[in-house]
Amino acid sequence: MKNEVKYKRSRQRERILALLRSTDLHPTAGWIYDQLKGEFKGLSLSTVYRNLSILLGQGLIARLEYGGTFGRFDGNVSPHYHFICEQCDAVLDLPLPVDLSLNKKVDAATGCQTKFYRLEFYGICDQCQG
Amino acid sequence: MKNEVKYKRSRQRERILALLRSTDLHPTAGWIYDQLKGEFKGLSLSTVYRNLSILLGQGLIARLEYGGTFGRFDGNVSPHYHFICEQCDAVLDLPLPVDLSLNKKVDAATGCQTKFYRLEFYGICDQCQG
DNA sequence: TATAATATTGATAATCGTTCCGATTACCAA
DNA sequence: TTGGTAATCGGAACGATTATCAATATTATA
Repeated sequence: MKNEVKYKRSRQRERILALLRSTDLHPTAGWIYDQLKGEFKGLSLSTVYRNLSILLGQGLIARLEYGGTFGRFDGNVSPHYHFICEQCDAVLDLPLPVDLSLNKKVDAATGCQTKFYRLEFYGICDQCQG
Repeated sequence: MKNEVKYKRSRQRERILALLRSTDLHPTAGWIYDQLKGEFKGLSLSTVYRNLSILLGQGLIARLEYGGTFGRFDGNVSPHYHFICEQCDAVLDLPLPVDLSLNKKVDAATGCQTKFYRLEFYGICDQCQG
């Protein structure tokens, strides 16, 4: 079961991680590709997906799933909640404190062993009201 | 903006809804298709998807999205939380009381207008420990 | 520095869940 | 009945993602 993979440096992967850490847009793979294809002549979309996959496995980024047909990525892996605007599809980080006691409540009530939880709010964002 | 659609009865749609209400497995479209294709000779997978879509629009069922590549459906539309087992992929309903004050907290902190929220716990379920 | 070993790349094909389409059928009101 | 219009089936089409593979880039070692 030894599944050790030794990664070599990759300029593409380093830029993808830096880009994700520099924005709070929670972008899609396609957006990342569009941003970097000027910088890396001949960049392939599969390279973006491959490296997102590696970064996910390393726990350096997170993947969000919201109803839509595509995934979004987050360079902020510290626990926090999200708000999803149903009108403009923006994903916002919420400044709420994260309640860590919930895991224990679930475990006590069910016998399950909770590792983490996701909390997402849906509605209309600040910008879209008016 | 008048988008009134008059639906005719459909035995397939009625069975899909009844099936979803009779189980807490949170099944996929494929599972529903497998269950009903014996009952409806020549049932089409697209019929299952179309009717799931209509039922969603009517608010009679809910669609869940969890990391995987496919959606799951829930015949229980009253607010409740879910636990997702990372080992067996089961989705369990949680017997926790739903906190309705969270919406207001978010709205107060952000200026957003929250309609609802989703709370999902991830870990190892009762069955899979041992 | 030179070289061997191997991870990474870009291009493309393949996959998967889902939606769309056209021809036909079923339902319902008049 | 009959006309109007959803609903159906089956398959093609779709979009996001993953797999394949020869060429290239990176690293470890000599």
